[in-house]
Amino acid sequence: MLSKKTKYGLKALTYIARQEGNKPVQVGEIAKSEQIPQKFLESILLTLRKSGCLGSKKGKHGGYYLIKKPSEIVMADVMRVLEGPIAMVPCVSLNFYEKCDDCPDENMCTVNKLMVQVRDSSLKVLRNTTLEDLSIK
Amino acid sequence: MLSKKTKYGLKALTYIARQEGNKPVQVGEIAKSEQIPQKFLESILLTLRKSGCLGSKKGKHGGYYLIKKPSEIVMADVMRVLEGPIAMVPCVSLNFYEKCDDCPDENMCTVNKLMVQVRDSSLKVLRNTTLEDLSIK
DNA sequence: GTAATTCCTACTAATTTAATAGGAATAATA
DNA sequence: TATTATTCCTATTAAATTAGTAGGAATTAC
Repeated sequence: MLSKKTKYGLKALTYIARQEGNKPVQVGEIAKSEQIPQKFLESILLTLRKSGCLGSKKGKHGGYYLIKKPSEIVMADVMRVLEGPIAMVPCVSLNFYEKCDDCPDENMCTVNKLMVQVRDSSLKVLRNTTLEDLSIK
Repeated sequence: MLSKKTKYGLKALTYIARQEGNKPVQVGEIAKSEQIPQKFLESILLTLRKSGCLGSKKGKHGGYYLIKKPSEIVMADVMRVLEGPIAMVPCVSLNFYEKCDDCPDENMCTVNKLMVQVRDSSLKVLRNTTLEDLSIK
């Protein structure tokens, strides 16, 4: 299941992408419009900023804005920042690989074999979808 | 992330499918061989039996056995029994649909749009993979 | 200098997952 | 029939993760 964090993050990115110009959008505005707890959203946008998806401006009239074109913000990257690995098991993850405790031999593991395929199919979608695709109304 | 429950369940099914004949396989044997806590595995196999993937025999020399051919046990079904919905958001689930609390209009929701695609791509794999595919060494 | 905002850290609450405990019911077999 | 080995069932607990809150520091516009 997708965490609320990711869901809220995606909604917020879409909201920002839909704004005209590149003026900073305030957390409060997004929270209100998208029905997201404001403090929670604050922390999510902060994460996105640190990961390089968003820029921010502090102080009065501050807020968040995109620092890349929507067409350059790829869903696979956003998902990794918000949700973590795209693979369903760590032993299949490209960016967050970890060996399983059980499972003496990965290449013999049938769960591994299946999950590689699921990962690849999801990745295909997530790599081919950008924020632009989401924000077109 | 895949739960341990699902992971263990898939391993156990593979183990059973690889046995010769259709003799019942005991939980203890599977647990030992696959390094799964026995009591936990007991409850998992019980779930699989109730869902119609497995049959069981009680008492001495009892155990679990397949009641369908491995080629007829489809991963999409197994995953739904063990892991629940394949979709990452309930509002996109075919078998476990639920409306989102936030989100006034589903058709306008960008998260929904994206997750439909992810679901479809995963489902394609899971519907085309059977226990037979997993259990071939 | 005041008001409005992001930024940061720490904490708490709620939910889900993983596992354990204990024993009832059932079946084989000596 | 007694014993042993197994599945079956319910309840409980422990651990981990997710979701959200609290409070205030830092920064900026006006």
